Amino acid sequence: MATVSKEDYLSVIFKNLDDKNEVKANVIAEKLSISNAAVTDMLKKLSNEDLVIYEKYKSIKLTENGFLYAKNMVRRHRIWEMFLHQVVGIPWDKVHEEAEKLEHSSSDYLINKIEEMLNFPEFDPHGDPIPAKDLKLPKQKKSVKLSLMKINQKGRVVRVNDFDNEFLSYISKIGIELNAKLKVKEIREFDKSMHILVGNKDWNISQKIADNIFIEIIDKGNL
Amino acid sequence: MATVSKEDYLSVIFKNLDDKNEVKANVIAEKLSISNAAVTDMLKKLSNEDLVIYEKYKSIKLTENGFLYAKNMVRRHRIWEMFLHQVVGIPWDKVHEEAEKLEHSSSDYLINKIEEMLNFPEFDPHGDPIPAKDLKLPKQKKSVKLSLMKINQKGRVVRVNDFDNEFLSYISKIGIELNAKLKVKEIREFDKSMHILVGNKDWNISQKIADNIFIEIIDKGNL
DNA sequence: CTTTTAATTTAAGCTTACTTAAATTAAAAA
DNA sequence: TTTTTAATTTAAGTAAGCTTAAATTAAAAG
Ligand SMILES: [Mn+2]
Ligand SMILES: [Mn+2]
Ligand SMILES: [Mn+2]
Ligand SMILES: [Mn+2]
Repeated sequence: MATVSKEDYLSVIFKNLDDKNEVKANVIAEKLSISNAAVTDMLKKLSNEDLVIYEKYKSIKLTENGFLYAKNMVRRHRIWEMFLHQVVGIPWDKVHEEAEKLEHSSSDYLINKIEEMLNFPEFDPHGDPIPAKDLKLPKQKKSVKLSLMKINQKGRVVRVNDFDNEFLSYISKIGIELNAKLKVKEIREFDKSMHILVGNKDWNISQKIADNIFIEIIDKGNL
Repeated sequence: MATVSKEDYLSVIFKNLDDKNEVKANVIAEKLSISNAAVTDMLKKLSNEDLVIYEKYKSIKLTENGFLYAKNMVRRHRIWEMFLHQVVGIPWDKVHEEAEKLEHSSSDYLINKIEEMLNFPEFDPHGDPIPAKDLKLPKQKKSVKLSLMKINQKGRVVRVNDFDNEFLSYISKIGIELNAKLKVKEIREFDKSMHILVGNKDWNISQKIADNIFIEIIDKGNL
């Protein structure tokens, strides 16, 4: 049976799959802020329901079913975010928190209605891809971490990590939003902090901030 | 702490208060489709949290706190219904079910935003009053059960009971919606079924249907 | 006033989803 | 290869929210 907890486990697993499509139990516990013991417990249950592949001491994989379920959760989450942002006018940094609850409390019927109303968006307010009704993911633009950009490079914000309110609220305040253009003016080797230009304003941001912002580089051809 | 269960208990208690502002444990169990034993259990917990007044073998009352909490739940529920109906375009007979879940998964912040967007509606899609932010209830129009109307009386639908999908879907199909005008053409004493005119169409409805529709009588002065 | 019936409570038990502490296993370092 | 460390599992226990069955109490009927 589907419960709020199980749904959150599946989402977290899906979002943290590595290059081998696996996650460590470890990571799940950390992301959900619960003990490792609780994770072991739940993984056995999810395994019984054919949602994850669980073998003692090994990394976790999703089954076919688990993949579908997880992708549908991500779909629900991101459609809610888009709706809250675009239709209700909830700011960028508050939609994630609300969607984290709403995703468990809405029928597929409702999600489909909302999606239709939004005219089938491909990306959520943070630039993350929204799985379509058939659960296929739209292709994402190639992007690099802002922290990896070089001096004088220019780019466009195409995605930001959405898991920390304070981070989102802060970058919002310095003018960083989806599609915002920026330029790297200086990089201090000492702490890897950066001086960037957003619009016509200068800001100094830490490496940790820059690590969570993803940029599509604008090269000369694009100017 | 507030959980989905507790919130549903409070809503059910509030909606079923009698003239003395009391409910029997009995009624709660029935409305929530759970055992009486479970209700006793939960009432003790709610009492410890100063939400209900519980004394062995006596009817249940709400405390001041309980009243406020319950009214806020009703507010959330009805604002969601209105939003789903008006903004998302979900039909009359499906909004209740969705709102029953969403009411537990939305912050007051979000509810207030939605209310604002709807321009502070006073009644939900079923004609039930929506508590305002200060939890005051708007005054309702005087109304009578359709089943109590007399032959040749005319009226306007001002409220319908919203707890049964099939009922709502059916009356929707025969043209009964909020503010619809109708006239009683015949009443069969045998089973109290009625012949009514809705718009320009005739329908025969059972007493049970007519019991759940509330009408503002239109007397000659109003024609 | 006594009996019957209906409502309510108690008792015992279950599942879900957690916790902490201790034990085990696997992986990394020496 | 052995040792150390880190990840994982097991064990025991808790709280929430249910269940059924049995016991108790209050209210209604006689
Ligand atoms: Mn969630
Ligand atoms: Mn997002
Ligand atoms: Mn509910
Ligand atoms: Mn309603």
